Formats: sequence, C-alpha cells, structure tokens
Amino acid sequence: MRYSEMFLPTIREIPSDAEVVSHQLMLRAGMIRKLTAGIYTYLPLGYRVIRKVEQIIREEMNRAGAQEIFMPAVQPAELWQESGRWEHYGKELLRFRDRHDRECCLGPTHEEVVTELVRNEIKTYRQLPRNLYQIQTKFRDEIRPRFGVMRCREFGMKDAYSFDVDQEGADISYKKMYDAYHAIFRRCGLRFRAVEADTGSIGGNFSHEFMVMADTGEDAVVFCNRCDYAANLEKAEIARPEKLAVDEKTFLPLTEVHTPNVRTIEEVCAFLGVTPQAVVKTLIFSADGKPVAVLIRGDEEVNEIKVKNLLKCNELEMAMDDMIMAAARAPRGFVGAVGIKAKVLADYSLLNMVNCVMGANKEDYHVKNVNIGRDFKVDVFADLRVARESDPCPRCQGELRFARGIEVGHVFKLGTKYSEAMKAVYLDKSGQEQTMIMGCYGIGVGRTVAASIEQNNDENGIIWPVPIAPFHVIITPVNINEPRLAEVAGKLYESLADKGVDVLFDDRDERAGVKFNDADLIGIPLRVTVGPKRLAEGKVEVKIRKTGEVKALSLDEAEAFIAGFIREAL
RNA sequence: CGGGGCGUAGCGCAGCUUGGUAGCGCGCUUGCUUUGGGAGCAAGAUGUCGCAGGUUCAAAUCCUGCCGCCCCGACCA
Repeated sequence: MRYSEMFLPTIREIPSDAEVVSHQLMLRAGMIRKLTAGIYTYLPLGYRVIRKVEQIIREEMNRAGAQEIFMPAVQPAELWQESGRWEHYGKELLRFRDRHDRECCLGPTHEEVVTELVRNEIKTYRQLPRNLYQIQTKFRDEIRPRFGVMRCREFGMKDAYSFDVDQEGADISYKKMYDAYHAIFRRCGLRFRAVEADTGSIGGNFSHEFMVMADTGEDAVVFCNRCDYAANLEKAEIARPEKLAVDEKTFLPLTEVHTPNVRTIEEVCAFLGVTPQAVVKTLIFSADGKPVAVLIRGDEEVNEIKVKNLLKCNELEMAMDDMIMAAARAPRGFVGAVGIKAKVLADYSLLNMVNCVMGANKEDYHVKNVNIGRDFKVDVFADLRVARESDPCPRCQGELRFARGIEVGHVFKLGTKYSEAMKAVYLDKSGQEQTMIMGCYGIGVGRTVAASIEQNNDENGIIWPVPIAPFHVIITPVNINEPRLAEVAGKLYESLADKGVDVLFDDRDERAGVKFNDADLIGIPLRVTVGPKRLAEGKVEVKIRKTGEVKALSLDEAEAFIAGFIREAL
C-alpha cells in the first residue's frame, strides 16, 4: 500500500474527549472515528488490525473443531420470550417494531437464535457434539458508553455455542474453548489471565473471563500470591475463618441505647466510642419481592452478587423504605437482627463477633452486647462480602492480591438454561429424549485490539505485536523528490510486497520528521529508512519500533532480516 | 436516571462577565525556498457561533425550552 493513496488521517494533538490511551491512540492513528455515542467507524488502518485478529480467531476456532456460521442481527421477540430474557435482559436490549408491528430486537448475543437453529436441525446423539461460531456485529445499548471501542454500543464479537449430549462432553467442549482462547490471546501478543467469574445475565453454572492486565481496566481482578486461584472481584471467594470456641459467660447483658438521629456506621462509632469492627451492619434486600436481612461487620461491604447467587433469586435490590418498616418496624439506620421479620443471612465476618452493636429495630435506638444465638438466630452463614487485599485465599494458605484487567473474552458453562427453556433435545442411544448441554464463548474483537494498545504503547504511539500489526514494515524514503531515494525505496517496496510482506510505502512528499512521527504513531513494527547517507554505502537502515534498535544493512540483508523477523514473531 | 461540565472553522481553543465589524494556533490551498525526528516566507479559502423560540434598534454574548457530547455516580456482557 502506498501511503499517499491511503485513507489514513493521523492527528497530532491528543483528542480532548478521549480518556484512556488506547482511545486516544486509535483516534490519533486514524484507526477509528466516532459516528455517535458508543458507535464507531473503523478506517482502513483500524480495520486491517480487526481483520488480523479475526483471522487468528478463525484459525484457532477451526483448529478446535468449531464451524463458522453467520446469524442475523435482527431477532424476533418470540425467541427471547421463550428463553425468558425478553423480561430479564433489561434496557441494554435494543427493542423495536417492524412495519407489521412485530416486536424485534438487535442481537446483543445469540443463544436464542443458535438454539432455535440447533433444535430444528439436530435430532440425534449421532449429530453431537457441535460447536458453531460466528464473528458478527452485536448491539448492546450501554447505559454509558466510554473509552472508545472498549465499552461501546455496537461492536464486533466472536460468539461460539457448543451442544453436547452430557455434562462430561460439555466439560470437554469448554476445555477446548478455554485452551483455544489461550492460544488466540497469546498469538495476539497479550499479557492476560483467565479468571473465575460470575455468569451475569447470560446465565449458566460456571465461567471464566479472559482478562488483559492493564491499570486502566474496568474490572478488578483478584489472584492468590501462592496458588493459581484468580477471579473477578465480584466472584472472588474468601476462605471461611475458623470458628473459635465461645464462652457464653463472656456475654454481657443486652442493653438498649438511645441514639437519636445516629444512623451511619461512622455516626454510631463516634457516638458510642466503638470501632466499626464491633458493629453489625444490617441491610434489608428485596429478593424477588421478599425481604432478606444481610448481616455483615461494620467495616466490610456486602457483595450483592454473592447474596444473589446464594438465594438463587432473579431480582435482588436494596429494599424500599416500606419493606424495611414492615420487616424491622424501624427506619433505615436503626435496623438490626433482633426480632427482625425476614430471612437472616450473615457473612462469615460475624462468626467470632461477641457483644456487638446493632440497630434496635426501634427509631433512635441501638442495642449493645448483642450475641448470636442468645439474641437472634442466623439462618445461613456464608461468604457474602467483597474481597479485600490480603484476604485469605479460598484454595490455599495464601493471600489475595488485586490487579486491574480488561475483559476480552468470556467462556460459560450454560448447562440447560436455554436448551430446556427452548426444548433443544435429542434422542439418545436408547431412543430416550434428552436435553442438550450447552456452552457459550465470546471474544470482543474491537476490545481485544484496544486492550493490545493499552499494553503496547509509548510516548510516541502504538507498538503493534507483529501478528496483529496492520503492516509489518513501513518504508520511509527521507525525501521522495530525490530520484535515487525514491527508486531504491520503490524497488524495495515492490520486492517485499511480492514476497507477501504487509508493507506500507511512505511515498508522501513530507519532511522526514513528519514521516518518522507518523510511523511511530501508527506503530509499524519495522521501519526501513532510505536516506542519502547510508545509501552512499549501499545500505538502508532498519529500525525496530519496540526496542528502538537500528541496523545498517544492504538491501539484500535488509530483506532477509525483515523476513526472518516476521517469521520469528508469527 | 441523579450530579457536574462542554457545544464558536477540519482539530484544539479564546471571545460571553459588561450585547454592536467573529478571532488565535494547528491543519487545508497556491507559490518560492527547504528536506534524516512534526520547516520558513508570502498570499489565500473556510463559520447556520448545537437547534428552536424570546428580549432588544442590535444576540456567539441575556432569558426559556430542546438536542448532542464528555466526566463522576447508579447500572452492566
């Protein structure tokens, strides 16, 4: 490709509305332009990178035995009503009506469509297992799009769906994808980690997220400093502390204290002269409309996902005032566990608390010296809090550490959530009808590209890993108006292009400095500089973008070096 | 949806308080010079001042409504 003919508008200044470095560089390098909130056009340079990533994905998916299909973006509401997600998916699902007033949506994911396809076409165990995937545009009407293509509304995604006869087969399908994802992200040159994760609105029993490690990542990742346990913060388990023997003789008498207008943990501590570790926080949640009290030590935070998963409910939210009054007979701020009319869940942080402080279920009063068992009962003790740095690892004696990550892929064991709701069944060997076991597997293509930039850049611009670089080499004659330089550079360009090297020929009538800066900005791994000084010795310079290393080589040596460099990096 | 901010040339911004000729830098066009890390000189083009109302002799500027975008929060594959 000749630079002079390429639609490649680079920007010198940092765009003011771009927060993260990948967004800034994608704009500056002429990869993307915004059409409207969370919706982007990929320009030639950006789209070349997208296609490279897609190609790597295709190769690894095919290698893992998956087959590529292409499903519609527009989907009928009936399918979503069948799976139950028409109700549950919420506002992220973009819904509309066609001219016949039929309800439709733009696919944010394709479990319904693929399950509809498979249930119609697959009838027997002989046709299983199957893994079908596509690379396609998804639409999710994000509440707040941000960070460029990192969290946008319309984006390219590879989504795969596996169908198996039993759990054992499904586990194998899952493992194949888990391994394929490692291969894909490794080939994309990313530093990443697979972590255990919550299944969210996709549903299912088990999942891993593939996290690219980056300080600007939106997700908090927890990992053990001793074993290989790693999880998303919202999923991160905490080891159950040992329950110490309690001597009931140490229990002090339950005492009511007048605490007018003292509501928050901080106010209670200040008023009574105690630490948050001595106070029990009582939160009332509405779980599918029923009140549930969650108790936790005053200095800890409740992890609502853990509560939701423990209760196995569909909707969990903080209770409204009327529900709190009904359960506690006291307003927010004075709620406690003694005499509460609700199911009582307690975090493990309460296991060894004695003589603690909590709301009295009476306005403007708290109680002191509350003790579990004597004063109230706990229905279930569980791990319900948000993990913190240095918490005990759930798998070994190690401690948890925190990092930030960007979720570029997610693999799920779905079980029968969709196959049961939508009756995707097959006949087994004995002619019995069985429900298929499903898995689903996603990769955000644009997000993978952005994540790569987050990890691979410097003050001058992007530094592409070779496998996903839009071009491997850029040839820069320092002055295109010097016939000798133009000729040598042009011949080298033709020769490399003939050999199948992705080469960009910067034949623009620009000053050398402009070209060097653009080459650095768009991040091409190798730059060949053709200038008068070296050419007098019959040589050109090859500069490695990543290391800054410069080699003076003859034309033949340069071609050999380039070929070797690319081969090694791929 | 709550809080905050912004909207003036392709990009980045000033002008608005105190109403009166729309400006600066970069980019763009032309010419000459220059040519190894974002050149110099000269000449030039480019605006529904986000949109719609209102006040006024007069609105980028004041008032009202709307739209769009960004940030924080809530929410979330």
